[in-house]
Amino acid sequence: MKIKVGLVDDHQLFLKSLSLMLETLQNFEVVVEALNGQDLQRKLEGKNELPDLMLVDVNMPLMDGIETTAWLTEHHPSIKIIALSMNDKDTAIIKMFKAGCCAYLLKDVHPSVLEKALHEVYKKGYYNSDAIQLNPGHFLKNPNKDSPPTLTPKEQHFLKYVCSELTYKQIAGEMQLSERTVDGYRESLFQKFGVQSRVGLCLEALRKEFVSL
Amino acid sequence: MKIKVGLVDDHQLFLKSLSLMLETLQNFEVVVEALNGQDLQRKLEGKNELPDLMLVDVNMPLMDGIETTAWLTEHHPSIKIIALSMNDKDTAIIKMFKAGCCAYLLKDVHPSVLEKALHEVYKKGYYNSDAIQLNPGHFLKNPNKDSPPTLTPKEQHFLKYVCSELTYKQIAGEMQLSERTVDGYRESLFQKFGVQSRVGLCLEALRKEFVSL
DNA sequence: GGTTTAAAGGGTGTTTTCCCCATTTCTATA
DNA sequence: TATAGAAATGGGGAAAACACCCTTTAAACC
Repeated sequence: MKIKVGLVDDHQLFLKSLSLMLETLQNFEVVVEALNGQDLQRKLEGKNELPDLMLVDVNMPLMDGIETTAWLTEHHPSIKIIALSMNDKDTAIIKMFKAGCCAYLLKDVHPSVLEKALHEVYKKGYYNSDAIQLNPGHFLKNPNKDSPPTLTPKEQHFLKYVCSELTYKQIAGEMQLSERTVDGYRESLFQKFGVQSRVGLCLEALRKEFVSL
Repeated sequence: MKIKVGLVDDHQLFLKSLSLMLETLQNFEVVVEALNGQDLQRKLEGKNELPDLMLVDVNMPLMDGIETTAWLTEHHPSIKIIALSMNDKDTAIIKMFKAGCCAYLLKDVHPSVLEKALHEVYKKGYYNSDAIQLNPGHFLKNPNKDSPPTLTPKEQHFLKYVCSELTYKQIAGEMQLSERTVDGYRESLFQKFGVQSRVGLCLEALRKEFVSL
């Protein structure tokens, strides 16, 4: 029985070649490949064969490794997560462990180290690399601090229009609402995102992944 | 007769798995792998079988891709060099081309693109990726609508401010220019980016990576 | 039943953005 | 030298964005 592995990395070349490498190891089977967290969410949807292990990159567009790990921990707690990044900054590492990863590997390690880590995490649930030391279970809980605001469906809809070239008048037309109502959404979103301008709203919406480029 | 390829990348995991991928392509044969420029120099020494193509990462410790490319161009001019990086900043790209590379690929391309680029560079000596345009010998200013426009330093500076919560009046203050002047930049950037609002300008600047979130 | 909360609509005024117009200055090049 | 072309400057005005002030309606809660 092969160990089922999932990969998330925005660099397709790395993703595909790493996938190939894992397949050649005989003990592993790559069951899902994704370019970022959003992509992963789509691809896991309705999948009955979930991976045992996920290799997750930290820096990715749209939905990064930290968000992805947090999402996986919440929705698929059986999947053990190994962070795989060239980002060796403490903040990133700590955030990943807080989000729920079991190990943190740097991309400059030798493939044999990755293989060892995969086996260890699969068997014991954790792996301490030379560079990054972890106390299993030390970090945990402590949900997100600056959690994204909760938006009503219409606010989300409105937000998508805001992040485009439409004027509020045009948005009102599109949404079949009066200009005043739309202005109300604007004000409430300014409040929720803590911004003072449409540009600021757009940027925050992008940062908080309510919309994408 | 297989095409002989050399690889230089400090991320061992990427290096090894990419090497494996190239080997599986049948048309290619990896004859040298190195972790940085110095490593490459050592490994090429006294080698009678030189690679036809070199895939060189840009950001590496000890001796980076730019130095490596310059060294290769000088000492092994027969080797055609393809830059392979996640660094999409203009300065890095231009430096690599000046150092003598034939093509510049981002690591997030699909493997098929890499394969195509390898064949093209081997046959024709150059490859124009969608993102990075090159004319053998010198850059071409292509009229491609999707290609990033050329910005003056002040326009770039102005653009960074636009992608923030500052008003044009405040930007004028920051840049020590009159409001009318920055309005001129605004207009010229609207023209260059093909947009008609500040929000559109921000989004295009993000898409074309003149600024980041 | 009364109160609260939220969505939707409305009015008004200020500020900012956007788009014309035109002038000066400097530089590069025929 | 002349001229063409940018970069910088300015005025004025229409439209959009923003900030407050409100009322109505309807569901939700005590």
